[in-house]
Amino acid sequence: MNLFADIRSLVIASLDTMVSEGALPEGLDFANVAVEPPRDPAHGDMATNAAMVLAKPAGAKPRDIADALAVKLAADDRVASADVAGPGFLNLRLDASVWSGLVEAILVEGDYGQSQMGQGAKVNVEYVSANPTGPLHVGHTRGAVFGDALASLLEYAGHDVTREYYINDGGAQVDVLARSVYLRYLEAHGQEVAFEDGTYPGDYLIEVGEALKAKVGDKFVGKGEQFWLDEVREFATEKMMDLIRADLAALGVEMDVFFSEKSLYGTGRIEAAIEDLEGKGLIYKGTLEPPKGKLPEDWEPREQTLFKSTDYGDDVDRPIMKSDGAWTYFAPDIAYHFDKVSRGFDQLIDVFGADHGGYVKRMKAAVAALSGDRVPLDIKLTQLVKLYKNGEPFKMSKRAGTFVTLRDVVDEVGPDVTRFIMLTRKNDAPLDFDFDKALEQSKDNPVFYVQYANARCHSVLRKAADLGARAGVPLLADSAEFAVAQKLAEWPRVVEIAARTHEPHRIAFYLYDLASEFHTLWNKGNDDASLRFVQDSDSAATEGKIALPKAVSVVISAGLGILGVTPLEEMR
RNA sequence: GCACCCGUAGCUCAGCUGGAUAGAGCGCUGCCCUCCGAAGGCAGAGGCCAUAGGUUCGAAUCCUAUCGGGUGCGCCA
Repeated sequence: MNLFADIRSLVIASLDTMVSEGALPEGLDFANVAVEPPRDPAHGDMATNAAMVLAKPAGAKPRDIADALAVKLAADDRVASADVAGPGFLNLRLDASVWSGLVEAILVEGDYGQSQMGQGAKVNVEYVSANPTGPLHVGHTRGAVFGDALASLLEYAGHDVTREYYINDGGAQVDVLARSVYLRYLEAHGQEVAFEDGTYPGDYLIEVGEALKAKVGDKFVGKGEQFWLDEVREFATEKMMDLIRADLAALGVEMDVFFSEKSLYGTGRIEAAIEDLEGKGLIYKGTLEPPKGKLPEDWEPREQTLFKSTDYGDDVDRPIMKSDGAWTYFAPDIAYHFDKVSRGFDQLIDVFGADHGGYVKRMKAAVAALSGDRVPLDIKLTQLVKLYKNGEPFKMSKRAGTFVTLRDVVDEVGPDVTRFIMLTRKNDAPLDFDFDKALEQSKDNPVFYVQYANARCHSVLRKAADLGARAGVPLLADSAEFAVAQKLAEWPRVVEIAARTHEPHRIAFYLYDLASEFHTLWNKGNDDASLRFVQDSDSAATEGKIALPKAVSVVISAGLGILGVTPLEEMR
């Protein structure tokens, strides 16, 4: 059931009738005809802009079209009234039976809000993709939550989604990791070591050094790098990925694919991707202009192998090979995306931190070139998270020393609260995360507010069950009850808009709005006992009234499920 | 210098493929409640949607320019 879609179909059918009767000319495009919730509830239940959109192409006045359309619509059983307003809006008020029918459908269908709009399209969502050099920090946490919620949202909207993590295990930073672990290894053998610049000093490597000692004994002690680098790097990278997997698990994130950058080297896969571009005439040798303004200190012009990304909207062409003949980081990135395209995805989504905003254009250019403009790539950037505790900025971590980790956050407030709060801002807006507020049991805390609404629904249902009452044919009478039903009607719309725009935060905001309408109704029950869901002396009335909270709970549970948050049935 | 993101109430932020009188929370003001259907309720004040142009029946939303904030800018991933 999708009430807005149903009424839109009714509007379109009525317009078709008007065309066949000669009231409107043939060949009109109805694509822009929308049926939406009105801004002001006093305007009715739904509004359509049909008359205004069609006035010009039909060569008629908006109000004339609206008047004629209103007559058609009013003839439908579901429409109680249709009034023309403003510049040509048509405000519809729906029959009470429509609303009880909606609530009933929510209870019967079981998958209310799920959409087929994706039509099974294969979508790859790549997120987190942190370097395997240490535990995940707060920034990764936001990316992880965002990417995971987006993936679930797209699934809910009918896409076939793959969740993927790109392991940057091919570059220089894993050598640094290996050297850092080696120092901890020496420490485990009782040596004094100094952590120079460019090594990772975090405590989390102590146990890795010890584990290395347990595995290889003292065979690397006192040996040169050439003896141990490869083995230590592989050992350390695996340990770090174990750590990261555990971090993700603590947050409830489960990837389908972990893709290793290293697997691209020495296997001809980078070369194959570059050859593909070369075949399209997009690879050449050339010298880039120095960037304007601040000149890098050691700038000197050099000839490099370049990808002609400017053909696809980038600002300058990008180097894929360093002057010493090694690939730049961009080359394996191209190969990785080539692989994704080759795996047959219809759509790619990358989730990056905002500090990687500079790579968006070149990555899009690469994917456009590699896929022959077939596969769209959307890149979502997540902004910074600022942590607060007791009103003070919160910066230091127990574990890592220099940065706050995902574990610090999850230990403090739990995975559910972490996930919800991370989605209370649009992805490209900075986020303030206050530990105290996140755990507060008050209206100021959106997580609590939504969970509390769900708990209240379940409380009512438990109470009714004790009295032997089960949800029956929905009984709606009060304006606050209709307001809740109207909000429920928006759910499939919200899902589709959020999925189309790749913006899961819309789900969180919607749930807050729905909870708000429900709390309003509940509070009204404090003053007016006839609005309470459980009517002690009247089980028939109870059965009619508890349908609404049950439906609310269905939608809140579905919404929280998309966000990866466990719905609570009671507050403790 | 260039590119990208952002600029909406005192503060933090929503705002649907362009729609009607621009919303929420906090804070502020006033009234009510102290009932476990508890972890407050109701109402009110507060906005030139950064600025200036443009597109059109209609712009916070699209385009251009300017101002302000953030991020990034060859041999680091």
